[in-house]
Amino acid sequence: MTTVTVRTPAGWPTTEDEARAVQDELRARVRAGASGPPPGTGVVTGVDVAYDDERDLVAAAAVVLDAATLDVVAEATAVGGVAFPYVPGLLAFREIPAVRAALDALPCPPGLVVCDGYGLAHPRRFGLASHLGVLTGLATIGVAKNPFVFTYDDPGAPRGSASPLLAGTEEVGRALRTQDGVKPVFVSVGHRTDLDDACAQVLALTPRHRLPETTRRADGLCRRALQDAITRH
DNA sequence: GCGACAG
DNA sequence: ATCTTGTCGC
Repeated sequence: MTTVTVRTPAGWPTTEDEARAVQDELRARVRAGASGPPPGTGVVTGVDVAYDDERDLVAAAAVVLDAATLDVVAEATAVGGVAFPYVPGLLAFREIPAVRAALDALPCPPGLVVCDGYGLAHPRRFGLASHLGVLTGLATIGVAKNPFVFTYDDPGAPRGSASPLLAGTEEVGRALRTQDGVKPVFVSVGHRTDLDDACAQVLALTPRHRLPETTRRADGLCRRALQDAITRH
């Protein structure tokens, strides 16, 4: 498994105003429409990030799974300094440098990338998943554990039930029940996909847990990478 | 003006 | 995200 060091890109935004301006400019580059292989086909990659703000440390992981078997095909991690503080609506500026480094360190193409957080379901319609997709050209979707600033009606109890995630009357994503009677996850389009495909992909990744197997694997790996980095120093 | 707010 | 023990259940 490969581990690399994260470098914050030159020109990376420093202020909130600057970051919002970047979102407003890049937003137009999002491409809609399903583009990749059908759910359960090819490979799918989970990415996640863990932090130790006290030590100014960030660790990201990218885990590639066989979409049919959900077996791990490849993994990579990246460790470095924190690029941006957490500000609701600006999560991408905190997570993307580390996530990109981990993706770049993979020995194979990632296929569809599943992000922790939102894509088009965002105050300016340009969340983490969309931002990562535009910068890399990869197909991405966002899967969040909380509804953020949006509203929704509770979906039916059976796994597979869904209801619109709403910004006023606009459907920006979907509340999707991935396990019978368990709190839904919140799915939105990132880049080069559509909402129906994104939800179908998520259901294929959740045969037995609320969260996609991709995010579960990536979460575990980035936490281990962070602990390793702390222990080594 | 005040609070809420992905991770 | 992170701080944090045990506990109930498949």
